[in-house]
Amino acid sequence: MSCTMPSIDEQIALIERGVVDCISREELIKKLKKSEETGVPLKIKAGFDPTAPDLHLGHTVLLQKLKHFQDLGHDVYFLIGDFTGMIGDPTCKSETRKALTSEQVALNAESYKEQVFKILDPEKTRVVFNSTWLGKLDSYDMIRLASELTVARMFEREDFKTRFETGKPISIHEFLYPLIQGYDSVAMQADVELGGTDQLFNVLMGRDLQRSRGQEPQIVVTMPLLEGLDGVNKMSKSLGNYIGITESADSIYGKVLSVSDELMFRYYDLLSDLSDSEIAHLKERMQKGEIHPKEVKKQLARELTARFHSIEAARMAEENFEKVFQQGGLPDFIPEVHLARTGEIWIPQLLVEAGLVSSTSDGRRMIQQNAVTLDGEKIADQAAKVETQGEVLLKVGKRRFCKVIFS
RNA sequence: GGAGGGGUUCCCGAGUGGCUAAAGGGAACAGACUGUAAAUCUGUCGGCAGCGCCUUCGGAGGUUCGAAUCCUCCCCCCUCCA
Repeated sequence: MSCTMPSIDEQIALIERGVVDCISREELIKKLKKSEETGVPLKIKAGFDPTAPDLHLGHTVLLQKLKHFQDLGHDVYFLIGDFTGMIGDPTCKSETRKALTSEQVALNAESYKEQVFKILDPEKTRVVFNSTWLGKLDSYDMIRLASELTVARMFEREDFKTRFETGKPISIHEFLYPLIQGYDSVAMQADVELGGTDQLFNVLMGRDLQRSRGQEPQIVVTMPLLEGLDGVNKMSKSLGNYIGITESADSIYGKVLSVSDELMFRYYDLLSDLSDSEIAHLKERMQKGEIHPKEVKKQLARELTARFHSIEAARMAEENFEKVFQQGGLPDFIPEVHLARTGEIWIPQLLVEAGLVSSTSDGRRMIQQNAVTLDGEKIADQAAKVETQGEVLLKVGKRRFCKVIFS
């Protein structure tokens, strides 16, 4: 693309696709022009929490926007907030977080790279840690930073306000989070910062701090938050309504297929590589009854599964899905467990050892509920035992399988 | 510093001496149903070789035949006043 750089208008159009805010467009145009003239790429910043390196589809909305910038030749800085991680973004949780050790952070960072590079170009992505510069701030710097914002301003943030009003604790250090995140932009001299709409306050802070320190303020670009599988709350790890990009092909495929028909089009809009017109066409055909909603959803499930695995894996996942859920059959891959036992084993005990249930009590309940199958036979007696010879195929509910091999 | 309110099972939340493994809701899981792992309905939802026993109500002691409930000390959170 370097030889045929798109025009400023084309660049803007790509950048603005799907965004919620772009503050401000004029400044962005100026920066793009300058970059074109000088040949110096823009510094694009996006921050990520260092805790659980388990990216989900919600994060990929942002990553794909970063990819757009990358495709336009700019430098993407993937910022791992190892320092801010000690605070924990107040928007996410009402609990203070534990500090991570540097070993954990390093480990998490590696895992991040592995996941992020399924979308971003590793050659054009710089991974940075904010402890690099934040660790050097002394108490004077911190107090100076803290003096840049009033408590009233802080309470403009809905989350702080509600927590305060409903009597939930707020620690003083949580107030520092937006300031510190803003300081990152100063230290990095960021040109553009990307974030979810929930990050607007924090990201705008970067502009204020840059301005007060004589830097050209960064452009703020916010992306919509992707709804989770429930279709109501935002996709998040803590709510458990997410599709992780490291999940198995079967799992990604199945989860996509479980979303409501309405949510399916939201996912199409924010995640699919199809163009707007292709999506509109699908929707139209579905509404006219020319194509079954399930088929439309399957297509999405295939696309997303293939993105994080392969086309082949997506096809297999689809096959498995049909076998297991539509026909109540067995998947192609069943985990195996080896057990060294002699004599007979009580089935609830066997279920525990196979990792299918959490306790023998749970196992008994499953049997009570008609959920347990051994070699295709329903188990009805809670006291049932089985000979520990050869191998047995266990099934609990619709989608918990295990092959136990005795030795 | 003073006064008051509060910490209950994964989460929210009821429970002020035995009928309490602890209401109700959410989540989760199972069964039925379905194009679907959605929705809906029904059920389950501390542990244990199970109809009996063990562990749980911020922590440690104590009173009592018996404590989530009463007493003592401690830890933590919130509100108001200063």
